[in-house]
Amino acid sequence: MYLINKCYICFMKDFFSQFDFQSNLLFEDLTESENQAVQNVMEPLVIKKGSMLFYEGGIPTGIYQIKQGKAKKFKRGFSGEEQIFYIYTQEDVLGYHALLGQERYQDSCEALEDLKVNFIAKEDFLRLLNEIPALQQKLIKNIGHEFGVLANIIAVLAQKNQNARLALFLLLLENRFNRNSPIVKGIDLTRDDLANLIGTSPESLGRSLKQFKEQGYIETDKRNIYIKDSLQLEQLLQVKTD
Amino acid sequence: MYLINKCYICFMKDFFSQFDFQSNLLFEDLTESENQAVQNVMEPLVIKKGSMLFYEGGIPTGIYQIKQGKAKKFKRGFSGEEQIFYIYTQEDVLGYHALLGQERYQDSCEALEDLKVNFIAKEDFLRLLNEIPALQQKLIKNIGHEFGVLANIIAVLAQKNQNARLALFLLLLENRFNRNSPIVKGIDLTRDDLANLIGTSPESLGRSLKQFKEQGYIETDKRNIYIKDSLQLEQLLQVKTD
DNA sequence: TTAAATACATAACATTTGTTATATATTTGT
DNA sequence: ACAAATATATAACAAATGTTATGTATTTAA
Repeated sequence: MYLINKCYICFMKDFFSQFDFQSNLLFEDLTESENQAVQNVMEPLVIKKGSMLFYEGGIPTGIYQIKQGKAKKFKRGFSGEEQIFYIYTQEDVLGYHALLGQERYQDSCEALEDLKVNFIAKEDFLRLLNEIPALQQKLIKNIGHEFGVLANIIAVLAQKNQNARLALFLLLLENRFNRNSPIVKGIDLTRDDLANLIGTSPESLGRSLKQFKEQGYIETDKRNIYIKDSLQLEQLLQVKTD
Repeated sequence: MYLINKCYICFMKDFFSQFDFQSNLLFEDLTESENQAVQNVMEPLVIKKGSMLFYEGGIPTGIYQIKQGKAKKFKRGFSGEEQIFYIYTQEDVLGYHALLGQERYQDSCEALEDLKVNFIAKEDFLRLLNEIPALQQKLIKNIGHEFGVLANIIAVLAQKNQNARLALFLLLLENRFNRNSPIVKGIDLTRDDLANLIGTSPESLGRSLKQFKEQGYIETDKRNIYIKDSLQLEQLLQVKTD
């Protein structure tokens, strides 16, 4: 890799952030009273696996912060096939784009497992934005950052071959899923969802996973994927073409 | 296609807008006096082919509206290769993301030919946003729309094969380049840029172009590409996989 | 708990795309 | 206008990915 010396970890952290919406940091840096104001309008909800948090074309009612579980954000192409472009997890905040722009949702979001979320109703959230200018500023900043993330994903899909894409997303997802937890959880997505995310078919994904297992890069248990040699996976990212 | 009857044109217009930033409409719907305020702070500039309007990581100084010529917006992947994700043309406004979020540029923009632009300095533009709330609202709305465009591009790159991607981008670009002009101009990009945009190599792009010519879908003159049978190209979009 | 449904693994073959190489055309700078 | 540099076209072969098919494992619902 580029920097194998002292700041390798910093480098990877910075690297991951290029592909991470970082919407889990949205409510950080608030004062005690601001934070209290946010907490006050949060309504805990449970959302069943397979339910939609929101639909493309739907009218926004509020925003969500995930407290437990995972959700996929996707859009349907013009031929109707679903394309996942982000997997949200614990602490991530979502649904604010449409709200800020006072428009309809541009995409859909579905619970991948039973979800615990905190919901903030539209009016409450808009009021918070008025009361806490720093929050509004941070939100707009983050949308800019997310824009860059999507552009980076475009570059990866257009330029990298399947093994490189898989290696990248495995590293990203493990990093994201284990953000706040010391115990390594593994990557637990259906093969269909993972294939959809990296832009290939489940059969072809299976072929790549098999190669990775044979090389000792990963291990699997049921559908769970555990990274065993992240350095080798990172090497794969250097592969040039598609 | 889906709707071959009376609203086919409306359908295609709507279809194209899913892939178009529509930043040419940003200064529409202003009152006479608002428009005058905008015109007053615009400074006409000429930018040479190959020059950068801005750089990834650079500090924003203002925004641009292109009055003549084309520019490419791109980002470098982590291995350094350029990935074009948008081609701007006449009337398009660009450079406002970083400004609004008070952050650095997330991407780079380069003139593809000699450009005539109108420049609005940062302070002037921020003042305009304050004076014209409708403009600020429209801007935020448009960023939301652009977000959806990038997601759609991701879906295309991940799901469509090369011929379908080429067909789509040819249709999009012709539509965009001939937006305000009755005379058909053809698509005039280097093979490298076009290949980069659709996510393939120039050699492979050449193969697809040859096929399209043999089928009578397009004609070429020098590097210029003219669409001859847009219906057949639209058929290609229906092709499922990559 | 069991049967049905769904998800997963794998292989063989077809197709698409990448790569390398060479020749021709076009543009640029003097 | 000319030479040099750059861009384009094309072909043959290699590699990657899509597709179809079949069997096994796992999950779900009764």
